[in-house]
Amino acid sequence: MIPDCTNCGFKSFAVNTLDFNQIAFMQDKCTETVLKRGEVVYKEGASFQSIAYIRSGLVKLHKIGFNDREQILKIVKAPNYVGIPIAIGHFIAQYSVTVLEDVTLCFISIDTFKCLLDENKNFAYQIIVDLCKNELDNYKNCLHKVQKHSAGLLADALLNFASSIYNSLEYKLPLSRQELADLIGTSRENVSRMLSDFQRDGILKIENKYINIVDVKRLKLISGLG
DNA sequence: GCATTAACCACAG
DNA sequence: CTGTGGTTAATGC
Repeated sequence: MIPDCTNCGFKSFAVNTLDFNQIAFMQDKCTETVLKRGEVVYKEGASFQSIAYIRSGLVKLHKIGFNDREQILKIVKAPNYVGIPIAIGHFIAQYSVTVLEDVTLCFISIDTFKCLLDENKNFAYQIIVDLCKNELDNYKNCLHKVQKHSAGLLADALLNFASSIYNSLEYKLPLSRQELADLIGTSRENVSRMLSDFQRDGILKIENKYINIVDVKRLKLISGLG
């Protein structure tokens, strides 16, 4: 399905810099798709043809590590591009992207994207801004994963969902316990135990996947302690 | 030594 | 898929 880029309600900063002709050019080369939870945007190791612009929904970027252990690299909320780093220099997906909450997205072919980068320096600049922000986030994340203990990491993850993704202290976790473990780099048993502890200590109220952060202060304290 | 942290295994729901 | 308990290894005080 061909999208209506001009009247899109989720235009990226980059696309806002395009002129009438450029946006028409892009629109002709775009396909809009709806994907449900569990469906795959990219599969690590498979051939890669298009950048995806996530217009709505939530996805995870993940990669198989040593001993076939799954690592969730990051959770990405719409609106956002995924796959740009692959498009620049690879033909094979370097990581997987899988839907956590139903998504509408637009695929843009690599050639079209590169063409726009070439034609419009403001577009290119906005893309760079985005990539730089991601890079800095990744540095921070990397330090945390290496230096913090798992309780601190779990606290970080829970606080992150509240502040960056759901804007609420109550939310439904988009991840299983195993995925939560894959996100912070620990075992699912450990996640179970820590969640039980948090609940026992009155920091959280938990009902299956529904999380209610009752005592943000304590949770932030745990995050701060590492 | 003793405590803490976390991985791995096993078993139950 | 989840929660819990037991065991073991590594590390810090």
